[in-house]
Amino acid sequence: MSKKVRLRFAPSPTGGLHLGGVRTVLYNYLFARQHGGDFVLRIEDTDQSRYVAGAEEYILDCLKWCGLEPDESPERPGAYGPYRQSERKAQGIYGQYAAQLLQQGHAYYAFDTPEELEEMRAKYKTAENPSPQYNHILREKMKNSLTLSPEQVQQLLAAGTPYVIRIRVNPGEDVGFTDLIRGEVHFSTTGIDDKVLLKADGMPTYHLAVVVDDRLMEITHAFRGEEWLPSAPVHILLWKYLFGLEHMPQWAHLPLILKPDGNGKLSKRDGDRLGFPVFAMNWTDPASGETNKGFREIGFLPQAFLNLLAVLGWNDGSGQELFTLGELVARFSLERVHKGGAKFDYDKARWFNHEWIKRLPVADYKDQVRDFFVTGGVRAGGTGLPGDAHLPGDNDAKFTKVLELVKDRCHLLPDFVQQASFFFTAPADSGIDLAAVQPKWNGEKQLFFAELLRQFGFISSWDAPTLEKEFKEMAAAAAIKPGDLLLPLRIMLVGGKFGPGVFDVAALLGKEETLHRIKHVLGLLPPSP
RNA sequence: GAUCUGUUCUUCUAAUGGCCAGGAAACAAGAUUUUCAUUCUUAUAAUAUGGGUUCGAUUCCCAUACAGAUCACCA
Repeated sequence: MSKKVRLRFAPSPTGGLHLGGVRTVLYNYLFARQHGGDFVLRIEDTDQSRYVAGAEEYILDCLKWCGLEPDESPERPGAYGPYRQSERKAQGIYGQYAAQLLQQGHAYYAFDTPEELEEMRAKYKTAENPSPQYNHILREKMKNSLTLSPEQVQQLLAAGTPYVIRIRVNPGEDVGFTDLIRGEVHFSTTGIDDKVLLKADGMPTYHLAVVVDDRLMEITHAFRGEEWLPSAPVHILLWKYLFGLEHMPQWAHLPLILKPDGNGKLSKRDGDRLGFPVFAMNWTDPASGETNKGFREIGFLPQAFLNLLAVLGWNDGSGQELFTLGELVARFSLERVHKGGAKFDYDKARWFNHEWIKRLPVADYKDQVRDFFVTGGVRAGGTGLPGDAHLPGDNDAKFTKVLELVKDRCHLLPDFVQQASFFFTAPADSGIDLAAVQPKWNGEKQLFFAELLRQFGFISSWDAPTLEKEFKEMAAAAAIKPGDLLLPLRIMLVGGKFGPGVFDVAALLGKEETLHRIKHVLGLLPPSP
């Protein structure tokens, strides 16, 4: 019988959820879904000094936006609760395991104060060893239950002296495990220090908590970032002492997402510096008030966001780059996840979004686009008449048609505002590129447009082909090349040298508005001599 | 400094011993669009270095170089 596959994402609620975090969630989610398993969210809030209000809700919202909702979470408890480590601690879950370790001799009390620890590090710091560890050698010189007599220890304990519990690592042993991505990885215990397991406030550190909770929650596979690889041996040791290696989840250490320029891990600072988001959604630090932009707010589609993250360090070998979540669930495999880190490429990220804007029906994202119109200050909608105060989305059919017409030219959602706002509000006089027509403007053209106004007034079936046909016939009659007239017409209707075909624009604008705009710009152009 | 992990075009990557090392992004050129964007076509561009093993190495082994992660009572 094989155990049910269970994976967890275990963030600490200390700030925004960045790219690497979302990718870790994604891979967890994909693997869980692929194997018909469970995906659980566990909040690792054991450090009360770093607790940030709102961070947990934020993480939940991010997962919701991405469509990666957990089967079990603090909000949706399953059979393995509670799902916040602070609450688990309150239930006394971790203390008993620390006690077990103590009893087995795999852990000990340490009474050193933070000052004493600092002193020790300063004292033993050398050029070859810039960060001395509390290990099998140095612990002999410290104040702990290994160096103190049992009576002294009892006395300190009885006196309520603050203490931590440290793991006792014996040197000279080999600790190894099979990483699902990297294969066999080995460490010598000689290089491992006596990590703190239980802090002075009674809270477990990550090392103890992750092992205990993965066991209690029956986690079968644990994926996390590569930065955790160096602490893996401590976790292996804990598994061995506490529960037995045969119950340990299978580990996979995911490659890092690197900054595009230079080297190193991508950080939120890089986003500010290089002008792209690193968080899934806007994150405002409650303490500093500082806001970091999110992919959602900058106009990414969740489908594109997930897609680009999925292929940052993984591919299915077929050359396919565009994947739906469903396809990812079907095709994902850890064997094809890279070992090396990948530099984040924002241009490519934008390309992914462009592809998704094109391939998805407008109905899937028009509400989000509508929000960008509102924040962009484009409020006239409905009929497209100036002064009409409806929001763009109020006339749904027209709005959808407009978006359909311009979606190929949009990389980010706000591009729609730039590309299509003239459909809903006439360009301001200052926004009309008269300079583009003035040099070649003359009396002939003036007359042509005056006539156009008259003729167009008679058209009963106001659609693009009819308008184009009529326009060309008139141009021929006036003996002017259509090309010389198209640009002025575009400027009159659009305001600038951009946008879809002019007749499509005119058709969507409607007769009244089209004629109104032509008349208006005609009045701005210098009268013919 | 120590321990661990990596290294194919500028970037993301394919090819695990055998065709001119393929694709995508970016960039450039051309075509299309009587606008802009899109789209299409074309071009440029890589196996870190040195040794092995082999008939043959991007691929396997060793060394070197370079890069990254970690070294808290943070996760």
